[in-house]
Amino acid sequence: MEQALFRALGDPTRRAVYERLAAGEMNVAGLTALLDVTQPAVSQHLAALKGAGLVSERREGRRTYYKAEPAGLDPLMDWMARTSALWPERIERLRDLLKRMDR
Amino acid sequence: MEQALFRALGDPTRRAVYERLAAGEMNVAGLTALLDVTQPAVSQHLAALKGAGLVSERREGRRTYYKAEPAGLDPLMDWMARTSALWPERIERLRDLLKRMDR
DNA sequence: CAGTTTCATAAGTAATCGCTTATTTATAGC
DNA sequence: GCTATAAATAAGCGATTACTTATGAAACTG
Repeated sequence: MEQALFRALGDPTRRAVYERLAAGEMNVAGLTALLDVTQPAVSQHLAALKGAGLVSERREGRRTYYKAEPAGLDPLMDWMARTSALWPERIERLRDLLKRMDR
Repeated sequence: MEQALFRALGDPTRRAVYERLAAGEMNVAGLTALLDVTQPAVSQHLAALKGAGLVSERREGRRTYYKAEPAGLDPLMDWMARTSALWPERIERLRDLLKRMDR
């Protein structure tokens, strides 16, 4: 649930992986090249992100391409909306968020 | 920074504390009463939440009342806006959420 | 085929985490 | 003053975490 989500994004290296994948598909070697950790570490982070529903994979020959799964953030959006719904003044901020995304 | 934020919300007990405080101010004894952990544990969680900018405290005699700090979620909103702005279809989802909150 | 590349998995390890009990600090009431 | 209460801090402990090296399993390449 949102449990795994927060956990997955709590690690800086893992969040870096996710943010990179949000910009576009990439294989494990590519990610490893720009991340200052070993390949197994990257694979482990990818497994965690996948477990949280944040990424999906696509095999192509011996490479595995990963990409961010947009819907994976929905539980986080829901949680934020539910939580900040308790503060009327925060809703305006949510509206801001929408405006900023909308272009 | 958003690092501490994700970390703080990654623990279920700590998120429970925050969600409870989002509903209204409460002192440490009150939180301890409904949380199935000891008072020091609660104090430690509160310290972490405070470090993440999610809660603030108010001393009153020998009690300390904590409350959720709505603006503490702003970095999370910003991060979401930055990240999911890459996917147009996510915007519609947020629009829906707002509409449902709007009553 | 043997050799290489790509990735996942296994095993081990140091550091961190969330919790506990024990203690300390501060305030209140007698 | 003495005792009780509220909360923070200290110290210690088992579990988890993020990493490493080593190995395994597939898929391409000559």
